[in-house]
Amino acid sequence: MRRLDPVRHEGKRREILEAAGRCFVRHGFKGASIAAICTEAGISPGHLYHYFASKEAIIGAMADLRLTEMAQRFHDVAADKEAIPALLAELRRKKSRIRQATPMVLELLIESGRNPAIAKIMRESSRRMRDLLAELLRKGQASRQIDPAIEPETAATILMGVLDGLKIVALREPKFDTEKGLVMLETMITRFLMPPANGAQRDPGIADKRPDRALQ
Amino acid sequence: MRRLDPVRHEGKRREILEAAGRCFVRHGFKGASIAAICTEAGISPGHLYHYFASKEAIIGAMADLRLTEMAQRFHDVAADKEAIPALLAELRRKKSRIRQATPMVLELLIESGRNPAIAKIMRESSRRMRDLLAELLRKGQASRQIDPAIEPETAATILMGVLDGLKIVALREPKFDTEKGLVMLETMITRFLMPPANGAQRDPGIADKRPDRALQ
Amino acid sequence: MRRLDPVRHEGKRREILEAAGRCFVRHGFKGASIAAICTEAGISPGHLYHYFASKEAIIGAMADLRLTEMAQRFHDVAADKEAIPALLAELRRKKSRIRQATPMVLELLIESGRNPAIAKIMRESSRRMRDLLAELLRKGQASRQIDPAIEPETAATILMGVLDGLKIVALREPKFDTEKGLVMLETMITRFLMPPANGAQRDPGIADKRPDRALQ
Amino acid sequence: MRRLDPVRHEGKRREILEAAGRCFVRHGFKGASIAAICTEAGISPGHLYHYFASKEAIIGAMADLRLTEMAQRFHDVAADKEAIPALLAELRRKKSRIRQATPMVLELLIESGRNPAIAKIMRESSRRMRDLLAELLRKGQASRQIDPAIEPETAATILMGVLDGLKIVALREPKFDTEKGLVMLETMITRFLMPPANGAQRDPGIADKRPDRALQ
DNA sequence: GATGAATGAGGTTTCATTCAT
DNA sequence: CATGAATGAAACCTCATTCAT
Repeated sequence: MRRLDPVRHEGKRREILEAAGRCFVRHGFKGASIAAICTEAGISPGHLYHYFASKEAIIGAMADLRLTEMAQRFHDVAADKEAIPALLAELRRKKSRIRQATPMVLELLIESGRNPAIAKIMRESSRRMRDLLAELLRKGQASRQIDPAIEPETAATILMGVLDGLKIVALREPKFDTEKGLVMLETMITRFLMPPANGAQRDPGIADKRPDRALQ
Repeated sequence: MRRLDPVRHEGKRREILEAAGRCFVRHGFKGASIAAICTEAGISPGHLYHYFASKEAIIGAMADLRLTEMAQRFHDVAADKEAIPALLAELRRKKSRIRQATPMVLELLIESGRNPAIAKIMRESSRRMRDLLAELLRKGQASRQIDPAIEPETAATILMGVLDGLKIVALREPKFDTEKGLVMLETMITRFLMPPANGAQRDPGIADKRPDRALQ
Repeated sequence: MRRLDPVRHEGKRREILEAAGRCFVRHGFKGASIAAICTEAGISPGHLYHYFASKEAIIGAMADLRLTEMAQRFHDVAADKEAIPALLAELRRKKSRIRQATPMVLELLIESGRNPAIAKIMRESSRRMRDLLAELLRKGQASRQIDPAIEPETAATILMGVLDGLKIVALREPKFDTEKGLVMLETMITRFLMPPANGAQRDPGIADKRPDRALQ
Repeated sequence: MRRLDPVRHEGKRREILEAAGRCFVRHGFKGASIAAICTEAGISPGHLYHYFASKEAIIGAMADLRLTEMAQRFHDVAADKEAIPALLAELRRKKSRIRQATPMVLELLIESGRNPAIAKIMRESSRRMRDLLAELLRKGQASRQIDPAIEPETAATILMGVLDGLKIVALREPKFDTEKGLVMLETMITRFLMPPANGAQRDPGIADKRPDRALQ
């Protein structure tokens, strides 16, 4: 005579997770108290433990949620676009959400240095995004829109770092004109990825003094 | 009956700050306890309050120290170099220190979103670095090593973001081949900053479909 | 529309009580949680309260069960035997069950010092055992197998204490050679109970310096 | 410039331990709350942790204290007496203290089934008492006051069990006439230990049907 | 009968901070 | 300067119990 309703259960779990998310953004992982999360979620302190075994578990579930949905959305964006436009689209999407979600992802990054469970989740998510991005770059190289000398895996990692850097800019300079910055970042990425001008010999610049290493 | 030897006092303060730094790296701001810091510094809990009024004050002093020394070192590096080489030198220096110092700077960034005192210190430090970098870019433009179409202030901010992004790469993928990544990052920056090839018409790429906006 | 099948009800009650027993042995009365008992019994927390009004009630029922069955089994053993053999038989039975049941009976003893309800149950059970044992001793005295100078009630109490002491030996020294100990205990009881050698004047020993008091 | 005063520290520790002891007797290990112990000791809840790392540690220290002082006192009693008188003296001493200390020792016994640290302490204490008692028995055998057929180690263990059994009697029957019981117990022990009557052939009783096993 | 969601008091422990010495 | 005893609020978590379904 079972009556556990998995849908309701999962729904409540999600609600609590979202409340916890708001608290984490406001106060950080350590700073957000169970009591505060429960108040935010509208439940009693004890009841939270029907859904999560510990605060750690909440943070873990949070990491899973945030990083998975980040990878998923990037996947969606990438699905129906060419390489460079897909990348720039992700950039624009990120900008619009940056104020709210950023601190938590950064905190997950820091936490992953101390919490192996989080580290595992994050490595997995990073790997998925990187593979997707590298695949995108390879497609671009096949269609000659991206410099074939660029090694896709490494470039994917670097580009992810650049996207992350954008988040930090937002923290460092809250009043920064993001639209302006975004356009310039697009330029940077485009110039980085596009193939050298047809036939012409591009000025190699400093890095190109060791072109085999640089682009391989 | 001397009251205080300011030099000794300042020295002890610094020692405590360094001990605190080690604790902060290990456990975060909230996670590092006064007791742990005192143990690490080899003093008693009560005595710590002769040097710092509160834990907040320690974090503040820490922000001051870390961000100031970061700006200062960048200043040193930039002093006697041309624009692009200076930037790349900073990049290389960062790489060597990245494993240890990064989490704390990230934590300061996050803390600054919650703690106005830290935010103030960080904005000041960011401003100094950005101005310096912009000045460098301007010098590069004057000597025709850097694309004159680039707006220095915005580019400086973006470049700082890229440097920060490198830190995150290190957290995301601890086993990442940093040397390879570094070389590729150098390529990216170089291609971004260098002026278009002389006389030749560079393929504008996607972003260049709106070149006036992109390069401001 | 039947309301209740008393047999089924009682059966389930017993099942729960046994599950609770296993938990009590593992974790003690305070340490065993209702949740753990329910898991062990395979029912839901709410449902347990159809059978028992409270945790206290479970402990009470447990005391009833354990102490009653202990008295009952002693009764069975004693039924068809002579005095001393019956006592020794009980001793042997106890030895075989001692590892598992002991801690809970001890815990009931302690609990009875704090919980009047338990104390009442235990006094009743003790009284039954003592009366039975005293009766046995009296029968032994009538058939001249037991020293007539021994006062049956007091001796019964002492003998019960000795049986209990055996439990503690098992706790104190888990590796104790119980067979050896048992044989020696049998010797002790036998020497205590048996009448002085016929006609011979037994060496009174130290205690016998006040024989009237010692043997009452 | 150290100023830690080990004497004061140890004194306070002892005070707390005694307060904890009173609480443990009243409510048991699990039932006695840290808050209650602190109130009883007249300190704040947090301060207790300057002296004990955890509640477990308190129980451990308690076990150490109680069992050590029990062994020590038995040692003192045994020092200047003959075998049987020493044993009976310990018995009398135990009786006078039995109402208060018993439940805690029993609780330590139970706890030792669940807590290896306590178990270790207790085994050590048991071993010391048993060795001392066995030594006493051996001396008694040498001076012909104790039956030489008795194996000292096993008998020592059994006798300790009997002493413990006395504690349980006190719990089982709070109104039991302990003086009467004590005298009878003395008789039992005396009859058990004393050598067979000189020259006379003692009625072997039931156990003596296998005398080689029983007394060896 | 049976479930599991829900409560809220109370458990142990941590911690920044103060203060007498 | 320096210590460590001392505080008390608040942290995380557990648990017996109730109740709608």
